[in-house]
Amino acid sequence: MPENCNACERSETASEALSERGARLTDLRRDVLQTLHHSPKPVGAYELFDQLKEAGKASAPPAVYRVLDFLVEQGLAHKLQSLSAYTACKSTPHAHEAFFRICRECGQVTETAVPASLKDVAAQDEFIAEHLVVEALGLCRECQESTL
Amino acid sequence: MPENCNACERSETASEALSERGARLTDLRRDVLQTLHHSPKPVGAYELFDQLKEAGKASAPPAVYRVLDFLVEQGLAHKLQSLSAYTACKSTPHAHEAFFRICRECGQVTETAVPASLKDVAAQDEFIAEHLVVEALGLCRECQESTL
DNA sequence: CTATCTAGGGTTATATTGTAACCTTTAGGA
DNA sequence: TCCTAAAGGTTACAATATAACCCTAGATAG
Ligand SMILES: [Zn+2]
Ligand SMILES: [Zn+2]
Ligand SMILES: [Zn+2]
Ligand SMILES: [Zn+2]
Repeated sequence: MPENCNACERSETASEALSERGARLTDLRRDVLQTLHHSPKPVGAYELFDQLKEAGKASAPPAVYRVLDFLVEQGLAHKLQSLSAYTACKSTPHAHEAFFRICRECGQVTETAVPASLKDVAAQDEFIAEHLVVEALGLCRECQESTL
Repeated sequence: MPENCNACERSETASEALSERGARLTDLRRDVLQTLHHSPKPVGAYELFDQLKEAGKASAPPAVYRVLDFLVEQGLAHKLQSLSAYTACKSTPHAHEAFFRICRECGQVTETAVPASLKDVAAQDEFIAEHLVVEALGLCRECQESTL
């Protein structure tokens, strides 16, 4: 791991937020979180499992899924439903919903806030929206150029 | 099947649209489409498969998945990513994106247009959004009352 | 009319994603 | 030190999805 690694710094920030809340960031959880932060694109649960197993850090799928559930609950990671894959949260770490734009070429994900107008529509007819899934699949600017 | 069944009418409207486009609505496709239209809530692929198999109308999962892919391509059905389940399109039949509100109690799904503001955000930084997944999970008004 | 082509679907096997259930370890507090 | 609860190990399996190949009926060309 490089010295001034942004991914590592983001992992650290996240873990500090955790301990303030009384939640524990164990070795396994830290490993998963750092892997997510270091990956340039979303990572599938089994992909993650294979890597961790290789490194002697995980035993079986349930362990990985438990960690992922934990990280998602804590707002440190997100699950991208359209990919069945996980990505580290790039914004202030707390449970939140976000709008994800996912490039089908390079896998890059950008995370932005869900527009208020969408929440408004969600709340029409007194519907209580407990969870929002908002994802756009497409091509990022860079990949449009390279696909010319 | 009742005489003046809305679900059947909607199925018919959909199939007419299909033939105008030169696509064929085979027996299997019609069966799947009608099942979706008659179900009050989204149906999983295997649930669908089991029903069709019981009725002697389907052989194996690939057949069902092929039909579902076709119906989704043609805009006659949608896949709800958060449920891994399928629902008949309730609006004018043509390929489109929609915002789905899904009740976790009764399973009811309401389909509305994706707000323009969301598309605007999707298109920022020259991102080309080819496909949108917009789903809200929560509680419909009726189910809020019955859960008091 | 016959040969060919193609879309749709049958069939088998397998890949991928996700969980249930139960047991063991370990870190912290009484 | 002993107890407890949270975390993780382990086994087995469920649920979702697809690859690859074959077969048939109906369209199309000659
Ligand atoms: Zn986030
Ligand atoms: Zn890209
Ligand atoms: Zn629709
Ligand atoms: Zn409801």
